[in-house]
Amino acid sequence: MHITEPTQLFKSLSDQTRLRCLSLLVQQGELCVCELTYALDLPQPKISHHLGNLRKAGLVSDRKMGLWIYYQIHPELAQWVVDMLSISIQGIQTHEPFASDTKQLMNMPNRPENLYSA
Amino acid sequence: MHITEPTQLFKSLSDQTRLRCLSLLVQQGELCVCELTYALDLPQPKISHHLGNLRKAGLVSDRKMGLWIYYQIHPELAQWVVDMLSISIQGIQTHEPFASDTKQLMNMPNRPENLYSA
DNA sequence: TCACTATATCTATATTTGTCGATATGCTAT
DNA sequence: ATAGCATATCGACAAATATAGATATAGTGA
Repeated sequence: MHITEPTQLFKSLSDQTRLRCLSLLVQQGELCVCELTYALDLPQPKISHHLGNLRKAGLVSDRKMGLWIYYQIHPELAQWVVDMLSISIQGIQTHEPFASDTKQLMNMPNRPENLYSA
Repeated sequence: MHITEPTQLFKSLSDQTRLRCLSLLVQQGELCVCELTYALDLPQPKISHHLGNLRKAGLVSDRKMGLWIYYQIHPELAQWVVDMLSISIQGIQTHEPFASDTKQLMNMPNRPENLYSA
C-alpha cells in the first residue's frame, strides 16, 4: 500500500510515538519491535499500534525473521518524502526525547541483531 | 510564539485545509484571508480557524493592512523547517487539490494586492 | 452615524484519534 | 504437546480535533 494523500503522510508524522520510531528507523536502518519498545520505554502494544499506523500509511515496511519482526523505512517512498524525512529527522535531533532515544537504544543489552545477524 | 515541539509542527501540516493554505503561501509569499477563501472555495470562518491554528503553531505570521489581514510563512522559522516545507510543497504540487488551488487563485478577480499594493 | 466589508471567535456537535489492558496469534525449543 | 517469548489486534473509554453556523469586532466610506 502506498501513500495516497500528503495529508495522511503528515498525520502519521504528527504523533510523538510515531515520530520517535521513525527517527530511530531513519538512523538505524532496521529495528525490531522489541528494540523500539526498549528505546522508547513504552508498552509493546502501544508501539505495535503505531507501527501499524505507519505501515498502513506506507511509510515503513516489515519483514518477519523467526520470532522477530523488523521494520524499516519503506524502500519505495517517493524521493521528496525521503528528503523530507531526512531533513526533518536531522532537524529534530536537537530536541528531546529524540536524542535520548538513540542513546537508550545503544544501551540495550542482547539486541536481537547482535544475536542473529552476521 | 515559536514552534516548540516537532510533533505540533506536523500536526499543523496534517490537515488538508491547512496544507492547502501553506502551499499557496509558500508559493505566493503573502496572501490575505479572502484570497485563500476564494482559492480554496471554503467558508471564511473555516479558513480563519485554520489560519489561527497555523499562527499559534508559529508557522505563519500576519499583518493588518486596512480591512485586510495578510498572512505569510513566518520569517523566523528554523532553517530545517523552511527546507522541509519547501521540499514538501514542491512534492505535493503534482497532487490535487493543490495544483488546482493555484490556478483558482490566478483566476480571482479584483485581488486586493492588485488594488492596494505598488 | 450608518451600511458594508473582511476577519475572528464562540458554541455545539460529530468524528477521529490515542491509550490502556486483555487477549489472540504464531514461532521456538524442550 | 507444552511452555515461553515476540508481536498484533480487539474493545472500551477518554481526549483532541474538525465542522458549521451564528455572531462579534473592526476598518472604510458615504
